[in-house]
Amino acid sequence: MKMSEGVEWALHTCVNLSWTDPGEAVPAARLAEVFALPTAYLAKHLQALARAGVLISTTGPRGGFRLARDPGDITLLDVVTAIEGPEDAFRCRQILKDGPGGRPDVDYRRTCTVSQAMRRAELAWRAELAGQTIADIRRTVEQRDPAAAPATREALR
Amino acid sequence: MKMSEGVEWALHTCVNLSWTDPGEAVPAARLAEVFALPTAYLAKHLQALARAGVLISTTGPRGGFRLARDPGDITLLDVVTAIEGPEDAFRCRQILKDGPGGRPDVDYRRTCTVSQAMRRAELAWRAELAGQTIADIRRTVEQRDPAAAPATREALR
DNA sequence: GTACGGTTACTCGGATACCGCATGTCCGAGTTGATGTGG
DNA sequence: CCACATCAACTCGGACATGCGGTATCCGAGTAACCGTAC
Repeated sequence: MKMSEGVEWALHTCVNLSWTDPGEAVPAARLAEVFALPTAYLAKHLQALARAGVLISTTGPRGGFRLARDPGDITLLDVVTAIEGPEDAFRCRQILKDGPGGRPDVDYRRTCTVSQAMRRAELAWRAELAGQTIADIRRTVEQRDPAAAPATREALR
Repeated sequence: MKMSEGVEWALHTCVNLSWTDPGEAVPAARLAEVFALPTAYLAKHLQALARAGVLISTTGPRGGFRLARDPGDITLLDVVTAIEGPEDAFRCRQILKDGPGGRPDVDYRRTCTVSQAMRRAELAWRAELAGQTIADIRRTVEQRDPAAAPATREALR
């Protein structure tokens, strides 16, 4: 079970975008340059964020990506879901259907005890992610390293 | 982010083993037969469980797998970790090292705010998994479907 | 000075290769139980 | 009847193929800014 590397890129990039002028878009190439990431591949993930409504993309000169809404309204879960997709990590294949006493007409994704236990764990994970926003991350970073915000803003100029 | 299908197999198989005579080992072929699973591939996962100390394997006639300890002492986290490995799903690549003001001598896996937030979510997930045991699953199943235990015991005879 | 049309450069977007890991399978090593024999 | 050596069958264990999704890249479509020209 490995989460896509793009999640890390996306989260850091969203924090970086929260430090820029909200009206101004930043090209993917500039955003990738900050962390020395492969431009095209980062762009692919940013496109996913745009499809999910987290970012807004603009083409042409002075175009690029910008946050679609206030950083306080973008949760970590929003970003993770945009990159990883909405499906759970644990996917019940309903093997109980082939087990002793298994019924073909029962949806074991809902009734199977194992499936429920795994789902409960994932809900706890999602709840933790939904409880923090990009603004929270930004605030913590600013408290720990006051130089981060200006330095990033400069790098994205 | 997709969890190995083997986790589902392993969890159900552990519950099934908890219904058998603790002293008796069950061959992988028999365990696979219950859910119509590919024998060799299930065996591969059971070997991982044995390496992790969840199961005990015995070779030769009358051999097979059996639980290494009381079902109440086997948490879901034990099983998941045995199959998926000990690493977190989110793995901090420390891209901050290449960012503005990044220092090569800092371990960003510990200090990066994004990494910490993701880690906090995974800890919540692990805590939920560690809070439930194979015995808990078994008890719930027995309450919901009293016929399950005898039927499985018969299938593993 | 201003409005406007053409041009240019810039950016995203999706289509296209590549690679590593999960999936799936197979045969050999080791062990246990059974069996037959001799005492 | 019992002990023991041999045999045979059974089981795990790791080594060997295969497919799919994450990784990485590229080129084309579309757009906005710029510039020159005409009024």
